[in-house]
Amino acid sequence: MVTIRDVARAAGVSIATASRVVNDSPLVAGATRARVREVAARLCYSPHGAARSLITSRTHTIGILLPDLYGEFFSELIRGIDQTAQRAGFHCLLASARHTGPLLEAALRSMRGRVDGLILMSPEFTGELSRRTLPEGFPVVLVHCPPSELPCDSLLVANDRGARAMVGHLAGLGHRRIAIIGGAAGNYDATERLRGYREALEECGLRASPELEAPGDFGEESGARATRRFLTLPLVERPTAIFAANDCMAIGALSTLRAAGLRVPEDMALGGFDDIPMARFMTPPLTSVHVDISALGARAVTRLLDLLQGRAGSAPYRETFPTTLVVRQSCGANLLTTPRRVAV
Amino acid sequence: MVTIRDVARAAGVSIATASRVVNDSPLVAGATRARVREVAARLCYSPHGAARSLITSRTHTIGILLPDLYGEFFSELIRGIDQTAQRAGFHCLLASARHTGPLLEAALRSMRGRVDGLILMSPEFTGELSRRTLPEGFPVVLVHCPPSELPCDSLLVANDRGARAMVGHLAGLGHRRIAIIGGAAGNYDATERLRGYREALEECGLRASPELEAPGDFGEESGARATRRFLTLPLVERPTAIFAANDCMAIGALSTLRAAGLRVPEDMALGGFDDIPMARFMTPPLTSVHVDISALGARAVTRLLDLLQGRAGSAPYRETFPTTLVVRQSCGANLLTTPRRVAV
DNA sequence: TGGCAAAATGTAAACGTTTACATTGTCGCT
DNA sequence: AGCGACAATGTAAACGTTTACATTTTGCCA
Repeated sequence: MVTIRDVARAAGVSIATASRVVNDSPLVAGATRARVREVAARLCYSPHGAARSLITSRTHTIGILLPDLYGEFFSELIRGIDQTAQRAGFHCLLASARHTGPLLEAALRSMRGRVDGLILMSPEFTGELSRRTLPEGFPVVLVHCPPSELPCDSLLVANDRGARAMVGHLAGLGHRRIAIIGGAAGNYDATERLRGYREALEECGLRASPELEAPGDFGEESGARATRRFLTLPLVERPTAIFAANDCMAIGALSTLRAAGLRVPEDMALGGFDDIPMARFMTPPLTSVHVDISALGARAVTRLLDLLQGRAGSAPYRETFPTTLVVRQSCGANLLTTPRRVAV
Repeated sequence: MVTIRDVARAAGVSIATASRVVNDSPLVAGATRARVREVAARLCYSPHGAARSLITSRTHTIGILLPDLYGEFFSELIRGIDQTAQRAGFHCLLASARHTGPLLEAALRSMRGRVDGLILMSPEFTGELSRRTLPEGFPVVLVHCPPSELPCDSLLVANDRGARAMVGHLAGLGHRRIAIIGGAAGNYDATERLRGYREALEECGLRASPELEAPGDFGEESGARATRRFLTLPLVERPTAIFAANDCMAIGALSTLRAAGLRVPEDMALGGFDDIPMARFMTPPLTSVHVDISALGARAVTRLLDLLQGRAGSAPYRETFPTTLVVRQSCGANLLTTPRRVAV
């Protein structure tokens, strides 16, 4: 492998000068610069990243720690992150896997000396863990994590407001018995969406009731199961609208409804959450709550870069990403018009 | 930041011994080891990645260079790669962006000293470029790239066989006029699929004809456009089945057919390629050619690791990933039975 | 021409590790 | 007691850079 020393020797200059040329330092004469450039090109020299990082303590790399890589959410997030990082001349170091306990700790540790900052998505990340694994004041942006006592920047999604928008919309269409298929127990998004649902019911003067709240786990099958349960209710207690806490469960619900011979939206209105790309291709197209995930990722990066360049306020920055209700046809509104977007 | 020198001092041993403990070397006494371990834990020491890489010339990182990050294909690929890499104790360094010409060169260069090997997906990667940017014999696995003269390992997808399976299947259902909506001109997958289509026609004793081959660009709208064109043909020349070179265009085709009042599959059979998750939720569910992308990614990693550990044959390894025809309902087969998978 | 500032270049330390080699200590054997 | 073998530990060089500081060269002016 050709090093800067080889370049220097071949160009008849000192290593320092060669380094200066490579780094576009202004304190080198034009002729020298040209010569070194030419030699470097001829020898196909490229600087050694690790060596550089070691001395400058800069890696130009952002670490991404995710609980998983499966599904639309993560791919969009990564896309937003990578695109923005790339533009700023940064690389992305990926570390997924269901990081929990000691694994999470090891994963965080392994980032030492490899990244300049971290975009982190893990509900298990605590202040204590941070103290143990990361250098004091290491730049971290939390994404889509339950708010905590951590003095970190944190980006959230307006789960509750999104849920409220959906339920409010359904109520506005005249529905009085609106059911919810909840997400995984203990899951942060799930509880927030459930909270939004209950708040919205109250605001609309509707009463929450246990038989209208079915548990789910964000999987398709759980949506189907919950729906079958709703259908066992006597007709007068049966919901006229179902709000699934994510689109996947809405898909399960739709299959079940269709299998039961019910028409959507005429016999049962349906709403989802996440607005995955598939939503608009369903039959009928699914009304859902949209979140611009890649923008969320992009924002995480710009925020991290601010932190890195020291142009961030000292107070931890919190931002809640807005959701948008995308009205299509599964809710029964505007059956014949084009989808509308309603800011929340 | 706490270094190994701090640990050594606090434990009253030399740096060498501390290093040995950290690296689980057997040549250190039990008592010493315990003491150093304890100190390291107390001081929250973690080794500095760059420093390590510099001396060992091992980064335990795999570089991934992709043309884009948008869509199912890439997210699945990354998932397969990351999962397998993670298991082997490797990280993934991501670099996407439409890398072309000097940008591609810069991207490759920037990997120097940061990764142990590269998984590369870029049709522009030539032997000459490799020589200019990468150290001689640097481990590279090409994924989903046109086969080239490069002495690199290369993983391909059986585009042509997949296309042949689809066309053969449609012909087997009795269709005599089978149209194709092609992919982007110059795109490798596109030409391979088109080739497979033509071969299959010939094998089935059907004649190819220009008006049954519509150009597309892998986008939804282009699928719609091509379909409209087919519908302008006089009835006796009009195709009875359409094979879209990817699912996205099949979606566009489906919308157009529905808008024109044609039933799928009764009036027009439809097939896609890629089997994106959405395919099974379409109405009717789309018959498509499935590729296990994450397995492709996983294989790229295992192959790269073989290369890294020197247990790879010297001859460049080539593998073509099989495709699977997933028969659902849009093709008109087994309208009432469950989807079948047919190995190709 | 001599002197001085500024420009160009060079020297060497530093970054945090690993590891070949040298040194010391321990034990068992004759 | 003396010696050798082996286990445990230490010393120091090396990895490929950047950069503070020192030195040399150049250009300009009196």
